[in-house]
Amino acid sequence: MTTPAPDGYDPYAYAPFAVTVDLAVFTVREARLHVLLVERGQEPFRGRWALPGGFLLPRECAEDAARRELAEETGLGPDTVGGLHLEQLRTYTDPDRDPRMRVVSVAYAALLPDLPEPRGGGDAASARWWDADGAGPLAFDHDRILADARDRIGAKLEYTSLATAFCPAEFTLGELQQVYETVWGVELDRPNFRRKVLNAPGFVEAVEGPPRRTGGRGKPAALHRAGDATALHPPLLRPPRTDPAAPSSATEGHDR
Amino acid sequence: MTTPAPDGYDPYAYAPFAVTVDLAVFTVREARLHVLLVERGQEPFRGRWALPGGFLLPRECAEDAARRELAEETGLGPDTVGGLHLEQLRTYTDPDRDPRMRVVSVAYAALLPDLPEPRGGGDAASARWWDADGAGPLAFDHDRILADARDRIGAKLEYTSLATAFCPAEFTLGELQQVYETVWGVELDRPNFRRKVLNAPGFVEAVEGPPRRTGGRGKPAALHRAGDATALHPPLLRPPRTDPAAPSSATEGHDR
DNA sequence: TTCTTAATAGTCACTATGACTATAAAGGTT
DNA sequence: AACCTTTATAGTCATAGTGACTATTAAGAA
Repeated sequence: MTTPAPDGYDPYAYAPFAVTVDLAVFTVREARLHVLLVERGQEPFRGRWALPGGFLLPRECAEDAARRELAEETGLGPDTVGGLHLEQLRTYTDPDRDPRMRVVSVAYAALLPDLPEPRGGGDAASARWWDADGAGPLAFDHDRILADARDRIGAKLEYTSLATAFCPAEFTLGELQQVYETVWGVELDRPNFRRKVLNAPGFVEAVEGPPRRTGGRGKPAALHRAGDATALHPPLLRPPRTDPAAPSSATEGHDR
Repeated sequence: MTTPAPDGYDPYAYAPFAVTVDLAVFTVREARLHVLLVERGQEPFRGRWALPGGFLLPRECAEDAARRELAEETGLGPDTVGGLHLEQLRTYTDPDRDPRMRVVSVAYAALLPDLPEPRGGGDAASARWWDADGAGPLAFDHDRILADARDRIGAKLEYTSLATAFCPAEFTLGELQQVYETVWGVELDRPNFRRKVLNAPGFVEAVEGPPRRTGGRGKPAALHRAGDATALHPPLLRPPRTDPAAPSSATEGHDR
């Protein structure tokens, strides 16, 4: 039996499921990883916070649905959302993940620079950024989705230029380093970080006419923008866990 | 709006979808990557080959469905299939991917050692191994799924011990190297490969009492079995593409 | 025996890296 | 104005990992 339904059968005979997308939208503010959450206004899990998301429209693919929901929750224009990097994480299919009905959910991760006031103007009662560590128990299996999303993002910083998605169009290497340190939860040596970033071709490119960023306390930093590379050669490897007994949060052991 | 359905609504009002799993089951035989395909006996795509797969049962998660289908197609016992490494790849949601109805499909990859006669005894009219390169145009979007699966497997060989899943319980380093060369489509230097494998703690462990494999023409090789590590430190990096103008098969924009 | 094949051991130059030290350029303090 | 603090940037050095090799060993085949 292959993917499609046998012919001539009523589709409803084949266990119809509801299909949704869930989004783990991240940003880095004040050296902390933040995630966009919405408060549930109804049962089940009334009053609990959850990842934004929603149903696929009848003729919509999951990525389009994710962009649509993201625009609704963040109030970002469709142009902004359209160019955004959306990464499909995995799909959650536990039959009991929603107590009311059978729902399978395709999870996506999105990365945003720190926006002035990015909270929602959509249909969510309330939406706000939460410190990703302080995000209490979420509705449904969203704790698990969030953990998976953090694992994936952390891993992809190693061998892709994804980190620049957390930064504004022009940024300093210090800001980029801050992204790495925040997502990985480690401190990095500044000269070494700098050397590695500049040695990875296409990761960042210097902004010309030596303008420099104001505001800070120390020596002004040169500005950079994202280069055209997506893969990093050589990769920026995460320092190995010094912690002796730390069961890594197992991105992908089993479906839940 | 969050993942679950609004309350008190008829679930059928929310665009019911059929949900399936599709499996890219790989093995290495005669230094070629092979994939398990089934022939379609009905329209659409009658006579075309397709990835094995099928519908989720009403109270079954996708991974269970994948194992069930895998057992049906390969004739492997549930015990064998139960211990197998199944990797969720991604989910395909294009509204037009099945011309008859709306079907979203969760794709999995599975790796098997070369089995004596692994072709199906299940409900598929005919199932057989195909050279992964020669697999003609497949039904539905299965060419794309297959390509994505190959990309993912190739990438995971770099930083996980996944390659041992292609090998029998005891294997030589030459056989393991053959797996890497076949999946990556490159030739590797034998002494260097050996050094890297043995330097990655927990990748393989030597089988004791120096038995050696018979049959071959050269010096007998020591036997090894898979170690307990899943992640490789340091990783076994793929040699960089020397090909100047080769648009890498680009799984998913940023992926990998 | 000799040839061929494959496994295994070892060498060597080069690259990337972690851990540093040093200098430069800004604001703040006294 | 003379310092201190802070941050950016430049450079050093020992070491691990790697690619490209050469050499040796142990089997079957000619």
